[in-house]
Amino acid sequence: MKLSEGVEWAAHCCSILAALPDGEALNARDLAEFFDLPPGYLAKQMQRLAAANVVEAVRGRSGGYRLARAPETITLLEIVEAVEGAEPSFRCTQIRQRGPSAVEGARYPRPCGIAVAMWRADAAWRRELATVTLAELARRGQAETPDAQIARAAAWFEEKLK
Amino acid sequence: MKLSEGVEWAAHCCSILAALPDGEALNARDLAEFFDLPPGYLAKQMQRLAAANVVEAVRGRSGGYRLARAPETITLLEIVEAVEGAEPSFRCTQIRQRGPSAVEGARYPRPCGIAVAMWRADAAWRRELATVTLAELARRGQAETPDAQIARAAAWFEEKLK
DNA sequence: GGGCATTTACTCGGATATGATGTGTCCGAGTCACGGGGG
DNA sequence: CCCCCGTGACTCGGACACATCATATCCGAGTAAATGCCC
Repeated sequence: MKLSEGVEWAAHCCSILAALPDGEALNARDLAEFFDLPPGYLAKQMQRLAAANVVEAVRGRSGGYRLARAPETITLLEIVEAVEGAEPSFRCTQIRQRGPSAVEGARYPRPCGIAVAMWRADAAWRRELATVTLAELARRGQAETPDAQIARAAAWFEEKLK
Repeated sequence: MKLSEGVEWAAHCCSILAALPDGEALNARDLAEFFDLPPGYLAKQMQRLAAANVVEAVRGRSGGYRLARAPETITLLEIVEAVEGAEPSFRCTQIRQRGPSAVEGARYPRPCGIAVAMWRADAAWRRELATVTLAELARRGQAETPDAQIARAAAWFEEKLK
């Protein structure tokens, strides 16, 4: 079980977008440059975020991406599910109903106990992710970043948004 | 994020082994036949369970696999980690320290806030899995299975263990 | 008949192919800003 | 001077290659049982 690389990128990009002046948008190429990531592939992640209504795509000449909603209303779970998909991590293939001992057409409880346990753990994981809002992430992110980098980043944004 | 198919197989196989008479072992080929699974690949999962000290391999002529410990002391988490690996699902690549705004040699808190949140969720997932013992799974499994199948399975084991 | 060395058949374990999925790249459709011309 | 329209350049969006890991398979190393022989 391994999360896609894009999850980390998406979370950081959303964190950046949350720090942007209201209404301003940043395009995929600039975001990629900011984090030194492959531009095309990051664009794909941003598309997914847009499809999930986490960010909003502004098309046209000075377009880009901006948050679709207030950062207090966006959870980390939404970001993860946007990139990774919302399907549960465990898929029950009902192997207990196969093999030589299986009874054709017998009545089984829909989900087997193993699947139930796995899904319960999956729910706990999602519940935890849902408690974290993008606003908190952005705030913590700023607090954690050295002042020197904050200044350089601000100057960089100034340049790009001009 | 998707769990490997082998997790389901391993859990069901352990559940079967828990129902076996004390000391008896069942080999990979028979287990595969019981669930109608590819024998060679299931064998690999069993090897991992053996390496993680969940099951015990008995080599030689009438060998096979049996539980390494009492089913009450084996958790679903152990089974999952044996197959899937114990590495956390999220890997922080520190992308915030890259790109044009990065400050060489600056002091960063070891893990960024995003990684912390992801790891917290990961811990919740594992905590939930750790609350389920193999004994419970086996008990629920028997309760859920139609009587007719229990009988056929018992006869099948009788044949194989003979 | 009992004990022991040998054979034998059966087991696990790791090295080796194949396929699906994540990763990375590209080009086309769509849209807004800009600039020029007319009123 | 203001408004409108055509042009252009820039954006996102989805279609197209490549790499990596999960899936599936095979054969060799090792072990316990069975067998046959000797005492």
